[in-house]
Amino acid sequence: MASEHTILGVIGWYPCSGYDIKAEFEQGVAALLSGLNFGSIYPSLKKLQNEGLVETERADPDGRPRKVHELTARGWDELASWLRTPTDYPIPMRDELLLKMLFWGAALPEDRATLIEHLRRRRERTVELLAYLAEWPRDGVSTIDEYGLLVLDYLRGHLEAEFAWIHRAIAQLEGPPRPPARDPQGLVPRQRERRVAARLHRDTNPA
Amino acid sequence: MASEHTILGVIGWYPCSGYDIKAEFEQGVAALLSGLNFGSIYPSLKKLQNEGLVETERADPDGRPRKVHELTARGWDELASWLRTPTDYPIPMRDELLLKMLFWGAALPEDRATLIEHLRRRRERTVELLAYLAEWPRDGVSTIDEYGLLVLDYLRGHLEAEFAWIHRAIAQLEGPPRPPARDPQGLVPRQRERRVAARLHRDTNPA
DNA sequence: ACCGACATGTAAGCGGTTACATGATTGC
DNA sequence: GCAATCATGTAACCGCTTACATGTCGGT
Repeated sequence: MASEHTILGVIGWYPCSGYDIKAEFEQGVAALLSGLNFGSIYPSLKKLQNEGLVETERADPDGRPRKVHELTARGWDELASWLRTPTDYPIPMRDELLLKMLFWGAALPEDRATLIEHLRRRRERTVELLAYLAEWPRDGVSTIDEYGLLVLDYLRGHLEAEFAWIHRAIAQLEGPPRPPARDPQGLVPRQRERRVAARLHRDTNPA
Repeated sequence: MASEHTILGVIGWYPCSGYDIKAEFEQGVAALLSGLNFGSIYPSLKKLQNEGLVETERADPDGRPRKVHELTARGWDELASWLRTPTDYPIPMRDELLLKMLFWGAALPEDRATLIEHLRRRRERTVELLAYLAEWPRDGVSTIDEYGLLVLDYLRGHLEAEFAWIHRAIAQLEGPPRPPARDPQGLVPRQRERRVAARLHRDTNPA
């Protein structure tokens, strides 16, 4: 379960509450890499507490009721141990738009414009995120260590590659459809025939 | 549920069995974007059948027992409708290595080498995938339409950006540690103190 | 007085993964 | 004959998401 280690990681930054942790995954760079919601955070915190990895202190002297969590020695060890563990390569990507594109041959010719719209919407968000990445380090409160800087560098490179690709893709899709690059089995023309046949079958055998 | 639409998408390529679908997500480009296993595939196929989106035919004249699935008219419609639906932007990325890097400040100084190893392992896989992408279209049986070509283009760009970044990151990490780029709250030195304090606390209050 | 932000928690449900169970066929 | 591959399925489990439930504090 990576979510518990993620929580340890955030507490490693500074002693904090469940609400603070949630905030890190809504604002902050962490939100670009992971997501956690209350339904995961509070039960996890309780579990980490029971396992002796974090210690919890009520901290509401004259403010709202609030619990602040800090790592124990075992918590620091567990966090370091997780960091040392090799990770799986992030494949499959689970990028739904790319998956749809892979299947776009099944779409009708007039839906070519829809794909261009999908890409434009995506580009908008990409541009927003690039702007966010450029602004974020200037907010005056964020901490960015050497490693965080490398992560920001990754994100920037990724988003710029994405932006450049969307540009290329839209340019191509705005032109006329191209024949398949390779189709040794004749699947592409057959796909059209199959779709037509299915329609015909429905129209002649109405439900 | 995207997995059922994914299955419709594969059947859209060619009428196929559950086993064939699984193969597409083990070999083939689809494996880079999505993963499906038998535990999802067979129940989904049955459900799609009950909903009238696919039709199933036993096809074992003189070979192994085998069921071949084909889209119905409603199946083609449902697939097209899914393709038209806007997708969520693929954030958070859920890239565990990047997440660990974000927390790497909590690691011990001697674990700097471990991070370099993580990155090297990742680069190896990236290089393998780039080689696979270069070779895959030459296998003589794969179909690549215009849209698939764009997906391959995306993947190549993504992997090349990744490769370049790993190079930069390793180069930097092989040098001496750098001070944080920004730390207005003094979190970085405090983190060290907190870890030391936790250790001290354990050593003076043994379990 | 009220709204929005702060703050903590529970419970149901869902989608996917893992493990298990079975069997036929082809090639060596 | 045996192993690897082809082939289809079921059931338990698990982690995360969603929705719900509750209450406080600060500003207007």
